[in-house]
Amino acid sequence: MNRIAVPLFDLAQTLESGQIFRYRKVDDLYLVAVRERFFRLRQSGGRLEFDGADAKFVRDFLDLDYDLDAALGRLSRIRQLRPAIAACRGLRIVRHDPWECLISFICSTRSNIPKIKRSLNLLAQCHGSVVSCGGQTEHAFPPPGSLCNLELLKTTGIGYRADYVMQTNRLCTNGMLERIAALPYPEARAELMRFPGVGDKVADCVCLFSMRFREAFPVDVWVQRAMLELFPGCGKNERQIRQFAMQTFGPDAGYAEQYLFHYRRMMKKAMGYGL
DNA sequence: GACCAGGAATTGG
DNA sequence: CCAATTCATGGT
Repeated sequence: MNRIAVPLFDLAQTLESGQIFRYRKVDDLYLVAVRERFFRLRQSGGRLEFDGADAKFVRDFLDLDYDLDAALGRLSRIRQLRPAIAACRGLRIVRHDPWECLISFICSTRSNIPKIKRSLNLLAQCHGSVVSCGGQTEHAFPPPGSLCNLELLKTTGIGYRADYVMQTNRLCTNGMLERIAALPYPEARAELMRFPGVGDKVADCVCLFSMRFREAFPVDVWVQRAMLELFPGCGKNERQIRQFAMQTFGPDAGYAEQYLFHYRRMMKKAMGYGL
């Protein structure tokens, strides 16, 4: 396995914070599928070991060259964020593949993480070619244009979202997402919302998790609850909360969102084990 | 702007 | 076992 030194990084929290869905943990190894790639990652302290992908890709995917320490320093000036920052320190925002990210979050609407993971794995098994790494096999994510069989899509359990996936598959021509990613954030967001099944929240997830728009602030039920609790007067609906967050957190809104989201979910899980 | 369909697995009681 | 919830969107 290759080795690199990593600064301020937490592999487990990065992968298990709902940014990507096609990964699995085998002992201390994480097996991760991103489009046609399938690679392995393991962290021990400040060292990251990996194979199945080159160092350039891994650094870019895990946002390792971003000055996270500086960003968390800026966000720490807002006292309401400090518990989340202390608990999730090292969590980074990935750069997923825009196509896989778009389809993944269209499938995520009004669903839950275990179900989304299962659906996306089934989707890859139905349509994707086999890829392998370290004796393990996985399926590549089906490329744009290949999600055109409604009956097959429905076998993955995505239900009514199959129509959105198929229409988005039809509308998304070659190079379109790359062109959208090159636009300024507000325009990229508006372009993404032209795809059926993509509203404010899904568009912001794609902007944040695959296009490096760190100013995006996706508002889901968990973040909404956290914001209402921490910032009384931030607004009463998702649109107002997003506006408030973008004004308050500025270019760090995306990291603020991801820390609030993951912290809230960690807390919930901890409660379940009697803490 | 508020409300509801559509949809199924997971979680909670 | 049954009820509530789930990283929302689109149409009315």
